Amino acid sequence: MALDKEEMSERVIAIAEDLIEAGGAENLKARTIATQAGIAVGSIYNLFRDIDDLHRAVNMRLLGRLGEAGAAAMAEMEKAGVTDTRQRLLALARAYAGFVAAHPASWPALLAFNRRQLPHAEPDAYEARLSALLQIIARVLADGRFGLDETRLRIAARTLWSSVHGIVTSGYAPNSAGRQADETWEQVELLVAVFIKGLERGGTFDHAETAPS
Amino acid sequence: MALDKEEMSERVIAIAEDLIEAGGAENLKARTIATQAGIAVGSIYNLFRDIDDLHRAVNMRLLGRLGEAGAAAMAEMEKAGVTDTRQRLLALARAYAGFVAAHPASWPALLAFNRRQLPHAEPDAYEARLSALLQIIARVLADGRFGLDETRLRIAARTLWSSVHGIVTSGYAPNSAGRQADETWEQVELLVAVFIKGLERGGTFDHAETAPS
DNA sequence: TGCATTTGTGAACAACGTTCATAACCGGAG
DNA sequence: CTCCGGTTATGAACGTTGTTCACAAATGCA
Repeated sequence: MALDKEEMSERVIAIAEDLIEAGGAENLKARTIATQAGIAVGSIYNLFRDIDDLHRAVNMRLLGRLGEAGAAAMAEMEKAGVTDTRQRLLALARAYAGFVAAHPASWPALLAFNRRQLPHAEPDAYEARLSALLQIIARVLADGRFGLDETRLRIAARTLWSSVHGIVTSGYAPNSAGRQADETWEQVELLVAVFIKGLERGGTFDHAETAPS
Repeated sequence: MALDKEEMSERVIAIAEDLIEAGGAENLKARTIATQAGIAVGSIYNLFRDIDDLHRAVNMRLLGRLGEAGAAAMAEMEKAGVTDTRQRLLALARAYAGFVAAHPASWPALLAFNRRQLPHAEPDAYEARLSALLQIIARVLADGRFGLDETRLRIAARTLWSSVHGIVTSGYAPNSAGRQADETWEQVELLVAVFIKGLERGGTFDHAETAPS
């Protein structure tokens, strides 16, 4: 046969990626995969434990590409000699926004998938790739010289990331159609601008008289 | 029979809510509902078009309660005579965070559900309830006197909401277990503080030399 | 009471993920 | 070349899912 086991796995992952991108996670059906890959249904289970395992493989590939996009954006900034914190953060945000826009179905599928897996809580290679992204942000913030110690730097990076994430995936989208992308970007610009100004002004975050319930 | 059609609908919705809360959206099975409600499987389809319709009804109830929580938080602030913008925004954020914490499974289910429905795009009564919340935020920002015109006020409100949303649902949670809630709240405090400081400083958002790809 | 309409019922259907007995295949030993 | 132990491929079969539909029961009105 022309195809190794490894090759067939990657081919199946590629097919799965297309299926998810075409119709969300619920479009990832064993029989469709088998037909498109030219194999039997049962053979899928020789390559992956179950369909969730295949979805996880697809998500790994997605996260890898997201990491590449972030690193590429930073490399481009460095090559161009851009040291301005605002522009660097906006470049990272633009990388993320572009990535989400390029994967309008598989990225939400990844988010939904991750939410389901909280109970079993394996160490997860997910987190490694994710915290790499957070460290990129933290490094940019450190270069901004806002006088943040390591702990607050980590918190600030997480805050910024989660905020951009919330804006880009845009929660609910009560929007008609086209100008959605524009307004999303306006929000990102506002967030980054306000974040930097806020960090510049107050030395750090000081008094915190309100507590969570 | 003791139960009206309306009453039975609400009872089914209540059962559905419990099922979703117990095991996510995928735990909402027709036969389980039928058994717990003491009716036949087919009868469910006399009350709701399909299971998605039932899930939508559950989500409506959820959104209603979220709106109530937000309004209650504002009313409490008003009764206490609190006019400080920071404290009012934190009260709203705390209401949202508390709501999410109180519905750890059904709220993610709502988010995932909404993402699936983008293609058919009905006018949706969702949006009405949502923009009510946004207007609460906008009103608080307006009282803060940052010199924002109506358009920028709307954008700022959406930015703030989406950011808090991103933080609270916390994207991915590479966290072990307990102090997660604490760190989430630290992030919310940082965001709100930095947001206000940023708005106070720069009159509005001015130059925007970077554009989306 | 009798009839028209609505509501309730559960067996039946298609589609799904997953399993498993069986067949095909493969690489070296004799 | 021939066999044979072990890996891989196969698709029929199983249990569960959402949904439908012919039929039974109930209900309301004249």
